[in-house]
Amino acid sequence: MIATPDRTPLAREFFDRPVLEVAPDLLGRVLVRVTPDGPIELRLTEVEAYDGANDPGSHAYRGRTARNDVMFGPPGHVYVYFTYGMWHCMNLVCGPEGRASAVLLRAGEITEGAELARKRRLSARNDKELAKGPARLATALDVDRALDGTDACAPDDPALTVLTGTPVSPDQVLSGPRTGVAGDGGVHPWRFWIANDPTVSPYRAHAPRRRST
DNA sequence: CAGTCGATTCACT
DNA sequence: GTGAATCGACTGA
Repeated sequence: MIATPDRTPLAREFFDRPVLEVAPDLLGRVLVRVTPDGPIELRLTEVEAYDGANDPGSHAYRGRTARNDVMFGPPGHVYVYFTYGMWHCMNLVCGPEGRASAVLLRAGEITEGAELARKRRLSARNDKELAKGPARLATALDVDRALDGTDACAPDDPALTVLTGTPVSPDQVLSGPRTGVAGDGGVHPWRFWIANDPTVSPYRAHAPRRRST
């Protein structure tokens, strides 16, 4: 029998812990995204931790800028960035305010509103691919820079909320190097995923771009 | 102010 | 497996 997911929103205290503690604890939690067309829900299956100014792989490594401003703010808020000229990726800010750490939401299983997600992910060949990868996840949930800074712990702001869900037991959590992270940032096993879950994205090492001209 | 590159995805060979 | 797509942020001069 399958346990019923707990629909209680996660409190801010949940996110106000070291990012390496929060990241694996997010697996199995449920993200609720309320769009104009209706709600979409996603069960998190893969995440990555980024630890602020100490972490060469983090956007916060070189200090506070207009783009990463939200990372330096209070935990429990959403940091969304735009990359490769086409895609958005979303994070949840962790740790004490000013630490600038965050968890990248890399993949999940759509558990509600799949018909809405399919409309936004026309290239997906099956439902397991709807949110398999960080940019796919953001696309499926209709997340872009407009949601940057959204408080995911505020019940009065339903745009994006994280519910308690059904956390997975620690022996179901695997870890390894982060995907696509360059240089020193790639050495840490700060990617976490649920063992044998079909919605987890494949690992890829960082690929430096070839020179043009 | 020009050059470089990205926490990626997709189409194609 | 390989290369293109596509643009804003950041860097260094």
